[in-house]
This record gives sequence, C-alpha cells and structure tokens, in this order.
Amino acid sequence: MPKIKYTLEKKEKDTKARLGKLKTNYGTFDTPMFMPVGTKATVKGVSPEELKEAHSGIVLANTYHLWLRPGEDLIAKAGGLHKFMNYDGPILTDSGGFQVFSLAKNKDKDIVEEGVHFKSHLDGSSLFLTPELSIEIQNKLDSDIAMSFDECPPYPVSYDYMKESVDRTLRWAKRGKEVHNNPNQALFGIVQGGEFQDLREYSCKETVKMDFDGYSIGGTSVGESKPVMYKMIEDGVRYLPEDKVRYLMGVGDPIDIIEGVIRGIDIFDCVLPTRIARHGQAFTRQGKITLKNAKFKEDFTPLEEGCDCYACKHYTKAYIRHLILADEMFGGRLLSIHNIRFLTRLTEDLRQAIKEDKLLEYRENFLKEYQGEKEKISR
RNA sequence: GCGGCGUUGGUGAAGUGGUUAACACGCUGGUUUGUGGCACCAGUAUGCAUGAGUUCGAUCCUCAUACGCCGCC
Repeated sequence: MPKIKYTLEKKEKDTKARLGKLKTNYGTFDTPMFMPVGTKATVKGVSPEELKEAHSGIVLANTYHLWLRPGEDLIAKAGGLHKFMNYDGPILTDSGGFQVFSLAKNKDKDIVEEGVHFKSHLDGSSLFLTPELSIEIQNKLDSDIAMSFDECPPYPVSYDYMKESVDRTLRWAKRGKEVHNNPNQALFGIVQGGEFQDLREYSCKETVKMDFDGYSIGGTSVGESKPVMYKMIEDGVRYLPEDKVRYLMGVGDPIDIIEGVIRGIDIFDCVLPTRIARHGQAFTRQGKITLKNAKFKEDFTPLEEGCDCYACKHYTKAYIRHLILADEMFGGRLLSIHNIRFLTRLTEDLRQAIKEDKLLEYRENFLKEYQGEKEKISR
C-alpha cells in the first residue's frame, strides 16, 4: 500500500502546468491545490467542516509549534493529529525548518552540522532541533505527509554560504529519511539553492537521487523580488520527476499561485488568506480589499458577487466591516472562510484552464481584472 | 446677584513666555507569502473658548465677555 499516490492526468499545452490527483489514506484531492495553514493543529478560526465547505483538499500543521505545545506524545496519545483535531482529510506537517528562519530575528539561533540551537518563542528556553528529531516528531504526529528538515536561508546570502547550506540540507534530508519509520506517512524532500541556478539544479538532482515521495521548492518568499522568485521556481522544478507531486512552500498570493502553476507546481500553502482576514482584508476578483476602508461603510453587498462561500452567501461587506472595526472575532472567521474559498476556487479555475489548454489566456484575464488599472507586475 | 474654579484636535488629555503643541484612543491610508505576535508602518490641532492689552515674542501673564461646574445670598 503506497502512502500517497500521485497521478499525472494532463499537461497543459503552452506551459509546464500539470493536472493531477493526489491520493492519501485520508482522501484524494485534485491538483493544483491550495493548502490552508493550520499551524497549531487548527486553521485559525475555521472549523474542519468549514474547511471542507470551502473545498480545501489538505491542510498544513507545524512540527515546531506542536512539539512545543502540546507535545507530540500527547497528540500520539490522542490517536494522532487527525483524531486530535477532528479533521479526517489529508494533513501535511512542516518540519520546523522555516521557523528557524523566521525566528532568526531574535539572533538566538545557531546552525551547526548536527542541527539548530535556538530559543523557544514561548518561554525563551533553549531548544535543539535536528533532522532526526523533526522526523520522529512528525512520525508521532501521524500526518499524511512529512517534510524533510531543511535550512531556509534568508535573502540575500552569498554564493559560498548558499552552497554550504544546500549541502547541509542534503545531508539533513538523508539523515531524516534514514530515521523515518511511519508506514502511513509520505516524506518529501526540499529543493533549496536560493537564486543561484546551478545550486538549484544541484540541490534538485541530489534530492531526487534520494527518492522521496514528493518534492517541494523551499527558500522562496523570503524577501526576494517576484521575478527572482519565479526564476527560483523554474530552476527548482526543472529536474524534478514528472510522476511525483510538487509543492511550493509558503506561496502565495493569487498571482504567485497562477505563476507557480504555470511553472509546474501542484500544491501551495500560505498564511496570507487567514492572516489578512484577521487584519480585515479579503481577496476578490477585483483585487484585495480592506474592509476597514470607509467606502464599505454602507456597502450591503457580499464580499464578492457570485461567491459560493458561507460568508458571501449570508453576510454583507458593511456587516463584516462592522465586526472588524468592533474587534469581533466572527469578522475574522468570515473573512478567513472567504479567502480560503477564494484560493481553492482559483485552483479549481486553473485546473479547468489546464483541461482546456487555456492557462495563459486565463492568466491574462485574471490579471486584467485583479490588478485593474494598476501596473502589471514587473517581470 | 456675589465669589471660587475651569474652558487645548473627533475623544481622554499633557504642556511651555520663544524653531515642528507630548502621549493615548479614534479616524484615514498602507503592509503582510513553509503564522510567536487580531501585528506592523504612515498620516491625522497653521492652532490651545472669544475680544483686547503687556511683551521683541503669548496657548502659557493681565483685563473684559461667553459658556460650564461648585458655593453663598
């Protein structure tokens, strides 16, 4: 019984886009797919039922956060992550590698060959995370897909450092793969290499040699420009096998998702839909809107005409604006539900466009509407 | 009617005889990409109740007026 099975169904005519299916023990979903982020075993403010209603095919949870609280042993005792959080769909766990990068601001991290020393964001205590420990934790969490523990270097970084880092990530991937022992869980490798084409190629080829169940592109959206990021994706994907699923980590906004799909990405995750929701913003076909803006004060229409999400079916902009201004948590919930649905619908549309070999046309129309009169992104 | 105190932006307020009137909230924009952080950034009183005076210069000193609160007849 394979842990997951990716089936490539079609390749788009003019681009590298792919249409596929990913089968897991907890269900099958179509790709390209957007994956909401549920860091602490919950997509902030959104119930599992609401996730399904928003057509979310898979969610991401985080090894680092669950390791600190409530601890992987407790979750194992509860019967694993699915049972613990009452979510019976596919779950992917991030390895904690990104947290080492994002917590780097506190300058308390120390990356050594063995692993990474850093300080807990909860109580400041000293922590030591290694590739083996990350995989062991993920084994216990019992997610459907585990991620290798990688180093996510900041941007920019010197070529020499990046080379060193890529080699270390490769060694860490190997060490993690050796201790991985959950028969129900797939393990993905991560391609790094920053903006250096030859390092991306090297990282990609070496990672593929280890034969993971799927591959992801890491080290993007860490401060680089859009053109650089798109190049990173192209370089990262170029030598990946066609019969394995590809996941672009941490991306992104609607435009980035389209650009990623065009370059051959199958799965995306991003905190944007839920974070901007809590800050009072919504994705719409006409671009991102800020509900706090005074112009929505008496706007009694839904966030987006024709949207089939729970928020749009029952509530108006004026009401949601009121909730956000009054600091009522229901406002953030409604916006989260809408934003997740917006991105899952975007991937549905992209799948349809791939089916019809009209992806480039779809992108053009989308950009025209989404960016309006604003200048097109520099590329 | 007499006496005392007070009157600073949308709100609560700080403050000084001398370049840009503190801070907070609110308001108006913006940011957010493998989520520590419903967070962060920026803008928001050409004017300090009104009028006159003292002064090189007044929101700050003096006088008058208006309004408010408190006390007395």
